[in-house]
Amino acid sequence: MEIRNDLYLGDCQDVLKKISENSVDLIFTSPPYADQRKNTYGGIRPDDYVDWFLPKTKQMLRVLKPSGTFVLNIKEKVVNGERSTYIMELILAMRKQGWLWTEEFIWHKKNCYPGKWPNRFRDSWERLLQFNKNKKFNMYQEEVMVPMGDWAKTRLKNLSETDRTRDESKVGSGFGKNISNWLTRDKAYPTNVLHLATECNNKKHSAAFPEGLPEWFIKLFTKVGDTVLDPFMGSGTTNIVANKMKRNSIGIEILQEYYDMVKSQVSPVELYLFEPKAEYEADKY
Amino acid sequence: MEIRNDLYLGDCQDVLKKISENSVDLIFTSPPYADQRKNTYGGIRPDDYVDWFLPKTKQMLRVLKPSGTFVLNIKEKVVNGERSTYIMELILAMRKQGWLWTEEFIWHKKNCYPGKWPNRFRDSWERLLQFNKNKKFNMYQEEVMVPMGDWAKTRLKNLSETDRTRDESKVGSGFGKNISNWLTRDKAYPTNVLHLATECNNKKHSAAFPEGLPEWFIKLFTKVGDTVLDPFMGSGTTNIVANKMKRNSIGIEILQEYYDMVKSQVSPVELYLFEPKAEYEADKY
DNA sequence: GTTCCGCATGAATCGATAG
DNA sequence: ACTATCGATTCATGCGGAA
Repeated sequence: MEIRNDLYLGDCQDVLKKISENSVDLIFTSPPYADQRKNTYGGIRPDDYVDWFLPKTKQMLRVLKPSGTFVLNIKEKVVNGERSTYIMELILAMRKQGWLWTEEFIWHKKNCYPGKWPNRFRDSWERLLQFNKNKKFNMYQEEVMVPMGDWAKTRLKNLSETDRTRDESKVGSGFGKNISNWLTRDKAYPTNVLHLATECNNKKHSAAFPEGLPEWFIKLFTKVGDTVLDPFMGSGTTNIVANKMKRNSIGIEILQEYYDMVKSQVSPVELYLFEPKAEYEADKY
Repeated sequence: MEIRNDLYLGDCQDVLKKISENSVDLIFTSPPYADQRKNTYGGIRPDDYVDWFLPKTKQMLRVLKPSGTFVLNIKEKVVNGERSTYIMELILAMRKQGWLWTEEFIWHKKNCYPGKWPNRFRDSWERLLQFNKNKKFNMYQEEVMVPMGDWAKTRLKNLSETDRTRDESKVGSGFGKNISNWLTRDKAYPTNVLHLATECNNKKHSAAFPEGLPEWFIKLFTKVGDTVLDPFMGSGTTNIVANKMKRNSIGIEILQEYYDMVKSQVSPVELYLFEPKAEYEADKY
């Protein structure tokens, strides 16, 4: 099996036009946030952000397969004591563009930036906005099942009685019956809250997000041999992880420095001898 | 000291007009979500939600003190495979109304029910939107400090055995003063992500949120003797908790059944003999 | 080879100071 | 008045060197 890593240097707004429509299974990216990364990316003003971003999402909509998913990692910062509203405006504008806003996952950053202010606590979460082209899309839920903790087992055992009566009295749907099914299982489906620490000790280069973040969504929304795109590649975390997981990857980066760095880490083409499914299941992903 | 619990039966849009302007320190509420609870509240359609809610927030803006805070617990539901956007539209509209959208806390519901859908995971978080009238508002951060992480534990290990026992016993005498530095260093300010389980131990009525939720925000944004308002009282969790914490409370409920139930649980006026500060510090809040 | 401890380092935010 | 820069504040994490 052949796995490709296509890296492009340039503005994704232009580069994306060269990519075939309906060819990408997952877009996972973390664009420069408004008023952030000024020294490297110039910093887009919150008021200008939607206009800056929409032409890019238009191209992403084009290259994404109908069964594909777009996951956008972003978080508004505080401006003048208030949270900016540009992300809400972006979601509303993207819906008009044709996107479906399917879900919002929460990335809970366990080790968020420290600090103390008189009117605010530390910001320890970011948004992971899920967009789709169609209501039907590929999702491989069983790939991201998590071991059911002991607390969950004991809780379900202890409270199944009260839960059952409460549920049936309240909703009357007989939902309590389903709880008994869970007692025998050792794995559970996850929720839409992800707990991951940021990786703050990268000596060479600091990534915007930990590898576990793209890994989780690549597992969930693609299978081996699919294609993953990151139009704001940065340090290439998404592409490197996709490559490790035997997905084709496309990366676009506007800064020469980042582009060169990722280029030196991934090969354009890699060959795998074994059957992808069997080999993949054997490793830790 | 006298603590009042004022309960009103009626639509908060009307009832709020009877309440003096700039008289409330904290509004904490969980309104009926769009298209939810059809059998009890009639169910507001997502498209109508903003228009339905705005006249009420206008009155809330009036009765809130300039130093006060409005915390809105809400979560958009899935309609036809998509997340509704009415909450984002509400935030944008409330800003035009004069509110500042100061912060968005995340309530992570640790024990949401198991369940499975083909294209969606369990929803285990809700929004806690913080609005204010002014950039300056009352916030008592030290009231909600939490135990520190691991590195603090290693520091505490360096203390002698006697120091540690004194530290843990928390008996405040002359000796405790030496340890007071360690006591404060033992705790950290929280973040904007709250981890609370949904309540299971309820009687006949299902509360919208666990007591810990209003408790946390009442601790954070009010002091003893202040006034807390819940314009969508429901089962009265906010009011009952506020009452336990020696805050005056105002509750408004449109349904007779809920109104009567809460009425039977709280007294209109309660007297406290001791100094509020001293007594409050002695208990667990 | 384990475990332990020191240390740098973050998509942060505010308020004051400077241009 | 309005924007840009800087110092102070603060804490979980993982690496590397030490015990």
